Amino acid sequence: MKKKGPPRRQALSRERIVETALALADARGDFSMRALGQRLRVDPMAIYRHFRDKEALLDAMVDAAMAGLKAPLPDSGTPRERLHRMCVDFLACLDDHPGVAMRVATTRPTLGPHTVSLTEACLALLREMGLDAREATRGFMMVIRFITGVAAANEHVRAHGANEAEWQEEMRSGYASVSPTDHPNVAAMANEIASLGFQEEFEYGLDLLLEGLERRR
Amino acid sequence: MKKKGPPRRQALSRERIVETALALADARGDFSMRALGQRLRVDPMAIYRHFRDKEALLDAMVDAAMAGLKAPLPDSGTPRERLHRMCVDFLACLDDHPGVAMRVATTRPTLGPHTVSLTEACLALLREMGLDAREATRGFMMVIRFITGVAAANEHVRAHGANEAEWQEEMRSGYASVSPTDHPNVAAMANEIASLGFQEEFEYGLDLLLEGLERRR
DNA sequence: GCATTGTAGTCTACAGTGTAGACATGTCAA
DNA sequence: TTGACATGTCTACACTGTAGACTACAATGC
Repeated sequence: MKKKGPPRRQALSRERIVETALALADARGDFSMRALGQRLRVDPMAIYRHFRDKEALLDAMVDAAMAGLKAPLPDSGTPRERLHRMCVDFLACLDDHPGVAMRVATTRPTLGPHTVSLTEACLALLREMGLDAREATRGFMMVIRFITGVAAANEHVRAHGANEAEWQEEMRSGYASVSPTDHPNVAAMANEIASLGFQEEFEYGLDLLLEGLERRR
Repeated sequence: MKKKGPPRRQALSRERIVETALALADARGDFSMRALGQRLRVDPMAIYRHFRDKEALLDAMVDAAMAGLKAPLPDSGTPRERLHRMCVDFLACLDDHPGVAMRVATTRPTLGPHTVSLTEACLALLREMGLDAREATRGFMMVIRFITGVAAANEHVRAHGANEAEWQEEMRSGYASVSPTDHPNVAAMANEIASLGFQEEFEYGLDLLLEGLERRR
């Protein structure tokens, strides 16, 4: 391979690997080291010179995905409104990068600089809402868990190649098929579920959470 | 049917497969069709006579895992208290069966009879709390997302072979290592996080949710 | 200059995955 | 008895992550 005397083809680097891996994972919902190697025009094993294993690469991808997120400006509303917007952006970011959501679920602190910055911003807003350090910690965890749960569900829908409308219809018809005498409330849910948008549902829950946190301060 | 003694060893059946698969998945965090076949003393491919694919088997496992759960008795407290207890039991059940949590995340209606029964019970309690059909649907989804998020996090901890104390320490030291001037709130979180038990954290969030739902009725 | 050392990419190979498709065997209905 | 069907087996394929040995090249020490 690689015959030309002068330059090596574009050199590999952590950044280029992460960038390409993210693009690949975004295109398909999944990615393999082999597929990544192919895309990079490099032997898959070359990647292991830059990352201990796939896990380490995934961690780096998570942080890179977070790079696109910015904390909302201080002058753009009440703390709660800003936090709300930040959460919405965060979910959108997770939705944009399938496979990332599950990793964030762990909230483990070794994640990169972008993740830490966002954590700081989120905590700061909670403090601005009047919570003390302990309550803010709890609130942060709660919000993360909730958003992660929503993102995981969204991801699952996507992984099955369905869009929102198709999924809603599948759920509606599923719930509608149960016996209304045995399970009246499930049957009733069938009527509601089709008209509940994913985003609306999410923001409803988010508001409930933030409202509750604000009241407990 | 078959009744003869020796010639055939214990016959395969959906139930026996699911039961064994669940036991296997509980023991290790993961399981493969090959390992399952070995445990059943049967060629892995035999399983495919009873389940279309691994996905179908996993679905059946989820429902089987739910079989251990019962809706709380009507006379054991207020609707909210009963729902709270039910959610706690639900999480415990997910924690008992690693790998199951992610599947529940989808809340797709094709899941089995036990799942539908639990859904009905949960919705009924929400209605008893005074919510209408639409609010109950939203509330149900929210609670599922939240519990799923928590379960996913717990599962991740387990998958890394850590117990709660070890994980807390890892998080504490991680957050404690960030610059307190750049990220004061993250640094402050380090002090709090070690003393927040998983269960306490979960129930705190759950209460927040249920309280919010009750207030919106 | 030359030799040495380190580094980045390659190649091969291994142990594992889910599962399609052909085959064998044992049970039941006609 | 004969054919059909259900069930378990076997082989094989296309994947996966990655360990370990090998190779090409750049930088460094003498």
